[in-house]
Amino acid sequence: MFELDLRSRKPIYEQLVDKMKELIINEVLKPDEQLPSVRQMAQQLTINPNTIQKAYRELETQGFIYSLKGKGSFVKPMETGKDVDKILQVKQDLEKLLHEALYLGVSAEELHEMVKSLEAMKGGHGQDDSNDRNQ
Amino acid sequence: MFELDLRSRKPIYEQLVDKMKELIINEVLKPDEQLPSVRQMAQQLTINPNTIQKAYRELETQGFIYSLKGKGSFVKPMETGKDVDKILQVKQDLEKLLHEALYLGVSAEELHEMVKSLEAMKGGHGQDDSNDRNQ
Amino acid sequence: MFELDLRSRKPIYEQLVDKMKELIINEVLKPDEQLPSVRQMAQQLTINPNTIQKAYRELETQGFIYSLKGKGSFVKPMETGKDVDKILQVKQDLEKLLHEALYLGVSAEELHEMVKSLEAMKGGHGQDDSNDRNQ
Amino acid sequence: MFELDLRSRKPIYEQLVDKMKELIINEVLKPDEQLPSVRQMAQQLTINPNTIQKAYRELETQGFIYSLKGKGSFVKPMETGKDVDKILQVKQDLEKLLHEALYLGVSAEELHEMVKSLEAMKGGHGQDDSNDRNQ
DNA sequence: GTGGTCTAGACCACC
DNA sequence: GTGGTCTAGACCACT
Repeated sequence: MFELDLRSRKPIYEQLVDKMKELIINEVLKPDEQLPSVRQMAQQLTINPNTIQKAYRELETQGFIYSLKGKGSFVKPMETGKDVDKILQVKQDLEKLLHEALYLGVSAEELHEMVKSLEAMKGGHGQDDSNDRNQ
Repeated sequence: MFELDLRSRKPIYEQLVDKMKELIINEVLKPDEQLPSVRQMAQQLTINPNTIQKAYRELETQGFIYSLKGKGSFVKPMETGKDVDKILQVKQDLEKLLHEALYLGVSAEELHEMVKSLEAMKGGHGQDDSNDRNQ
Repeated sequence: MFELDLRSRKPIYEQLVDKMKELIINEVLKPDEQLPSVRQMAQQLTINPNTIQKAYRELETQGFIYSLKGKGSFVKPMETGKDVDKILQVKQDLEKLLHEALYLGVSAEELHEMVKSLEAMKGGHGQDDSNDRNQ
Repeated sequence: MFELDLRSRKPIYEQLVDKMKELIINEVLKPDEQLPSVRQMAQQLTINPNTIQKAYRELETQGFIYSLKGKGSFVKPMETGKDVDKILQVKQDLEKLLHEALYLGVSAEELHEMVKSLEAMKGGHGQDDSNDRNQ
């Protein structure tokens, strides 16, 4: 399901959170779909169940999944445009990064292209890019 | 000059690096402009000189400043488009964030607007947005 | 384990970095092998732990080792041929040195021999040559 | 005549030494040819004469030039194969670098090619490669 | 004055 | 136990 880098400086649970977010964002995991149980996941990835737990908890507080006692964890359907705080955060982060990109010499055209192509494939599958920068 | 959060989980020197990078990217600090000396900065922020040094050194290895023994530290002028690795990294990070923004309901138009306005004010001053998310 | 020259103009931590790099390149230290802990090394060399840390950190940013909080530091396995920048650097340095060697009267045959014998013993142990020239 | 990087961590006089060595090795500067006087050079590069002096002194101790009181400095003709110490040093440095190159995944064939092409153009002009690695 | 190295010792988070 | 951050203070080389 995933490829985790056990040697990365980024904690494993954070890597897990990122990967799961990607799957949810790219709608590989559909709204209200049930996630693998903590134990299943732990076994499959040969990783400590506590680590999985931590990742799930983080995903819940970030609003990407919800958990029902005794039933399991599920993908939380997005209420488009309602999550003001998160949107604000993402926008701030984006501004910072876009600024840096421009500073580094990336052209505005290129950035527009990125937006376009990403929008086009919205709902499709994302590619696996292992980002290790914010470790 | 800065506001540092001494209680944050993000190390002080990292906060410093981020702030300085912003100032450089937004060209508040101009190319070849001299930075406050390690000791000045330490005094002003009531922080140990070693911590400032660590930040300056990190900025140097990241290619944002250069230091001359006995003279001081200075903003390194960008060689536009030459820094292949950094550009690649930023692009990967951008893709991820743009994807997330679209998922959250930010419209493509809005993203295009962001690029435009940032490009317009390229060379101008940026606003101070204190991002402490990845702490 | 090492011989460090505390009087050399080359900083101790840099000497350490160089020695460690040699051990890693010569595969005396195998991939994913655990390095002596910061404190162990400090005690053994009667050197301040901070100095060891600085060396380890430098090795990490140079991509030769990776460190896991609470676990230790380890030799980073090379992803052969992936490190474009470093390869370019080494090639430039090599060209310079080869040029100088030819100028000094070293025959091309001799240089070919060096390459051959080094390639033959690839994976074997290298000899310790303490180069202190650029100090 | 040269391009010096005043921002580099490598001292200016060292950069000068390197550039001069290149010119001598590539026989752009012929044996027994007179070098520009310290004052000329200082004026041309708008650099302190003391810095030039230091570079010339270094070149002399390294055996690349000789100075005659009241006359000037000149390129020292190489006595091919006689400079045992320097040859040994270069060989050791080469071994280290070749080892590193192989470790990074550069093929032995490629290294042989480098030797061949350099030997072919022996006596020709070298290309300007700004190496900042051993600062 | 400047950046840079080093030591000594404290503290934290993670495992 | 581990790596990592931070402080306090000393010393060096270079301008």
